[in-house]
Amino acid sequence: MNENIIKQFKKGVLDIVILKLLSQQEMYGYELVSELNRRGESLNIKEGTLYPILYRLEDEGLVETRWEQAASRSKPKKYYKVTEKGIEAMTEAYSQWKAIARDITNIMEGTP
Amino acid sequence: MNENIIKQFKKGVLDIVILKLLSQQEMYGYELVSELNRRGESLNIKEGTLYPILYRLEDEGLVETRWEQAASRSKPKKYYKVTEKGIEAMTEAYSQWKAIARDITNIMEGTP
DNA sequence: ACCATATACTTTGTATAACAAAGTATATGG
DNA sequence: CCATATACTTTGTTATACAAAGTATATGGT
Repeated sequence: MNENIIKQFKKGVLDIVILKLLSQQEMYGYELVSELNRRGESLNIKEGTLYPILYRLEDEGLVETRWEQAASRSKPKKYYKVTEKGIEAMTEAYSQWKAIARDITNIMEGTP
Repeated sequence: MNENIIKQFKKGVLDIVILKLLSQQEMYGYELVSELNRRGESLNIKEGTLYPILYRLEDEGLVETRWEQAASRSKPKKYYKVTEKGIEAMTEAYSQWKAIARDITNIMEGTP
């Protein structure tokens, strides 16, 4: 139980925070990485972590993509936004997470 | 992202709640299962989940075991208690979890 | 006494996720 | 011109929760 415990703690929760950020603003992958790193130091992720998550969310129909070319002859970027289904999945999953977080807090903090 | 998301949310956190419960009271495995199921519905686990965790925690020196025979000719039970090292690991890991939980809450609840 | 159920522990195999590490390609600033 | 940043992708590794099954003893009800 070293620092790789952090890797375990992140499992599953990255999905919901990514969906949340994408529900507030359409973003492309690389942008999401920096946004996540800015928003919470403990949720830092690398590209090799984010992109597979995005592909999975897309396969599940929770996000939609769109290639956009900023300027002509510039390299297009792949923009992600959340679908209706994605909002529902995120809401449901977050509710589950809150229940677990509450139980953990109860056990760790008090009521022995 | 179905109900198996719950399985992901549990990753890592079971360690810390198990260590916490064992720090409050020495227990044997089967007892821990029912205690956990009683304490937080969302943290329900089966024996096949708990025992491997206990073996791992023991390998890491975070818990110690002791076989105790309740009555003569009764089947002995394997009691677990936390070591000093276990307390430290739990405290550290819980602190990490709180940091992540805080970041998640910030992203999910507010400050857009 | 019998037997279904509960207790208690163990093992095997599976699915999934985060990550490291590397690669590809374009854009940009000094 | 070229090192660095941007942007996306892929492969292989490791760790964990879980289902499912098995073993063995204990116990309560009829």
